[in-house]
Amino acid sequence: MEKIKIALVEDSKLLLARLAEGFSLYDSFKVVGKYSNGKSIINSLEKSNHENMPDIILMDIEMPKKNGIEATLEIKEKYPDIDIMMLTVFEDDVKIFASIQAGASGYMLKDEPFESILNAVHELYNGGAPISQSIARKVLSLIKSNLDEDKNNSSIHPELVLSERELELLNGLVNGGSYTTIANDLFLSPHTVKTHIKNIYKKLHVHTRAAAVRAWLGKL
Amino acid sequence: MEKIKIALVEDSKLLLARLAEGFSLYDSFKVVGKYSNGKSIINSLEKSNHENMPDIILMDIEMPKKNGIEATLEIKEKYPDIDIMMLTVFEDDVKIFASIQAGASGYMLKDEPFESILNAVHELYNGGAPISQSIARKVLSLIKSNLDEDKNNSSIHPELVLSERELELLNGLVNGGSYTTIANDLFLSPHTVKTHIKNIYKKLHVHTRAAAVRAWLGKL
DNA sequence: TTCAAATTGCCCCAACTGGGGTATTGATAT
DNA sequence: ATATCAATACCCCAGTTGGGGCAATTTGAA
Repeated sequence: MEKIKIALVEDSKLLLARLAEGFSLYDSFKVVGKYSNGKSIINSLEKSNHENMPDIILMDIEMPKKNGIEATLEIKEKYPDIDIMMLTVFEDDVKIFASIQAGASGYMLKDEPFESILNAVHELYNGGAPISQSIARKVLSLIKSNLDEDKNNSSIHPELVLSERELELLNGLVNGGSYTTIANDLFLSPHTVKTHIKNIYKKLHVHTRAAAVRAWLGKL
Repeated sequence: MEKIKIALVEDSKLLLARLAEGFSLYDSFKVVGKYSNGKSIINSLEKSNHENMPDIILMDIEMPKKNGIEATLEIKEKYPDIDIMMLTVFEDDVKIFASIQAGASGYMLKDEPFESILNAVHELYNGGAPISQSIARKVLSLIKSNLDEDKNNSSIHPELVLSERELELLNGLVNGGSYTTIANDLFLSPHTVKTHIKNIYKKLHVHTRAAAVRAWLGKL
């Protein structure tokens, strides 16, 4: 029986090594490529022959050079037969939805046990669309609400849109400001700043400043 | 007497508006352009005639699309007569130095009073190289140490280079992890994680996770 | 005009963070 | 051999952050 050929795209060397190690323990898989960003796998695919062309790509969403969503878009356009499963640490509505639109077939959280990822890859290879249990509900409701109201413009769920004011606050966060400094910049009470930031966190589905900055700077 | 023509490049709408307003109060200045990222001013310059070609550009370092350092590099290559003054919230050695290398003539912190910025622009117009008082020392020592030891490779001060391990830790920060979660990921004690993060902060000259993420994701 | 959303502001409190130390180990270079 | 440095780990403590509420006011849309 043919081995399932896997390519890994993941900027964390640690996780990349762990995944490669994990798959190497199973006879049914063969890791045909390891990459740390979207650019490098795209370059590599262009030089690949049938022998080392992956069946399935495990793709990190957040990466330098070219992020997972951009890479997925490009790869699915040129190699529609490759199935792509996104790996992420975030349960970010926008990214989940963008990944699906970009052509990803699966969506797993990085902190799932390796066995779950393994199962997901099998499922994917057999035509399934594996999704981490914890985000399945979210995706369903996203798709549903997106079908329901096609009258809106941006294909992004309205609840996720940050208001103008919130963007200004977020900018303050990105600039590394504290409640107090942001408050001074915007002529607001620190309490207000805090309220806005709490709301931003809810919309971006993060719980810390660092994650908010990351979510924002790494956005589409 | 000819007015000094200013272009502003700044992604914060608030600050952009404030700067424009500030300069409009003075007869000796004329704001000939306002932009929110490096890409847009470069596009605009290509379409500019002598009339609306700026003498001086105030350029934010950290911006979407094309950051201030990249933009400065491009602009100085095509329009060497335009003087560029960087605006930033960070006293970041690497960026200060990169800005100078890219061709910036001045380097001011955003939280300087507007009068200081005004004076700096005048000074720049008269051939000076204005630098915020608070970072002057830093720049001097940087240039000095860089002239002293030209034997090193990267044109970046060695003290600023993060070790491999520190990069892994930084990755944890960028992923929004806490001391504990990063510690679990890397099989370390939370104490160790903290020590590493303290060292990273020193090297990057930041004091918070958000600023570290920003400094890293927004790096050259 | 009337209702919903956005913006502003405040309280409490547990938890986490950042800065200051110090110390041990192993590797590398002199 | 030995000095230096990276990596590991711990202590203390002030200050900040994040999450849970609640409520007044302004704005915009129906």
